[in-house]
Amino acid sequence: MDHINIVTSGNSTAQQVYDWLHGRILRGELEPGARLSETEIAGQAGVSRQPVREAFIRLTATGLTEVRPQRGTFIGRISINAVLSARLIREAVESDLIRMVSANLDYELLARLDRQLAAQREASERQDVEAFITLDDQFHHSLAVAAGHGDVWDVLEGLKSQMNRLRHITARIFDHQKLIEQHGAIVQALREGDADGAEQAMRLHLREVLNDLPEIARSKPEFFTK
Amino acid sequence: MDHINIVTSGNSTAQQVYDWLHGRILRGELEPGARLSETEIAGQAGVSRQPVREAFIRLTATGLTEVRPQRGTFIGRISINAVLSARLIREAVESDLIRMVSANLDYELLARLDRQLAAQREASERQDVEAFITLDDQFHHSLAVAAGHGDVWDVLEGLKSQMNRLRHITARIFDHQKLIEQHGAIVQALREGDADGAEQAMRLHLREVLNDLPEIARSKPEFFTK
DNA sequence: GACGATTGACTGGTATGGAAGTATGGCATA
DNA sequence: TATGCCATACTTCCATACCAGTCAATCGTC
Repeated sequence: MDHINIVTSGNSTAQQVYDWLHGRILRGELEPGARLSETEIAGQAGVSRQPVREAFIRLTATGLTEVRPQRGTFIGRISINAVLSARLIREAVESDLIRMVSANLDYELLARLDRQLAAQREASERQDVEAFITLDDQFHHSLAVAAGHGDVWDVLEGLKSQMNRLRHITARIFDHQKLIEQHGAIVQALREGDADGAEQAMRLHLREVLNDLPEIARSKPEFFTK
Repeated sequence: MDHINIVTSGNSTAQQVYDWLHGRILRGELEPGARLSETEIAGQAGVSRQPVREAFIRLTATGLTEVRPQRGTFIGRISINAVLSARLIREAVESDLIRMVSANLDYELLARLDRQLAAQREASERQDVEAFITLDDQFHHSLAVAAGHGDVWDVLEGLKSQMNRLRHITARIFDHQKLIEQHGAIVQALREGDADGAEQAMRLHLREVLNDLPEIARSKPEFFTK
């Protein structure tokens, strides 16, 4: 969606502008380094500069934009360090969570995970990147909930935002087939009651997820910052 | 510091107001549930509502305040779930980090950690809560840096903000002696090259750090939210 | 005295204007 | 032709005014 339609009931104007810009940034429609201005966005949205300014302040607070006085507001470049830190944190946390899942295995969960894997395969076959990203997140969320720590997923999801931008910007590079196989290996280890195996499969999965990062950074250096 | 002095050079007015309010919230001077208004803070700071509004938007983006239209801006209650999630994430991540430290032990680090422990004892003896919190954070930061992942500490520090509010609000309850002993056990396991022991000591430390949370929540229920 | 309606004060949200700083283009001069 | 200066347009930041909604106090009626 590259246009915005402001409605005067429900969410505030500033919230609507934030949601619009936030979605466009995460989907890679507003590329890292691109320049916006309050006046320009206000014109597009048919509102005053004020709520646009407020949306910018919020986006800046989450690291997605950078305001340079007198110059403009720039879409934040993807921080390689932030992506790497998020990966390391996810590996540590999700390997603890998978051990908790294994210790209290619910067979209905296995059936649900199998259904999710099937949906992932289908999304991959029709090359629906958006759906695949959503299903991937859903898989990990299900595991966090099964571990009794659904709230932790909210935190991890926040950390993933730069990673999700990366995936949208470079949609073709990620090997969805391999990700699905790795998800499958995690589920299989759970099925066999192999807690160590499940942890190792999760660690492998989250370690490999960034194998292509150096290549990506080389192909689009202007999108990245340390 | 309960007053603010706005200077017209250097940081923007909105930034100064944000820093002032942010510090007061973290130190517990503005208690959870307390009500502020743009008009009131603008009056105190001698500026228009506009930069105050901007500071509120930023504070709200970080979860420290909540804006209720027509009603006021309220200092956020401490989310028990957020504190618990942060603890779980810290345990997972810092146990991975301590294994990395142990695998590449630098003896100069041990000397530095010993010095930090001595400083913690001293701060505890003179009951300097502020200094103790700073030194506690420094200890953990040193370990993250030693593991080669100083950036990860920045993320963990962000997660700790609710925990740090808790510590300021309930300064007397945390047993600093026990925390220092636990830090000491971590350093000793490192000295002995015992990676498993270091991980277990770190897990125990980060697991016990919230033992008093139920009691605290009972004694001041109005400060907390789920 | 109790209840409901009205009024005024207060709140956040938005629009508009002015100030200060930055960047670019045009014109004059060497 | 190249360089420097000036004017203009653009930017964000802050101040002020207006609007709609909320709440508490007061007044009128039963």
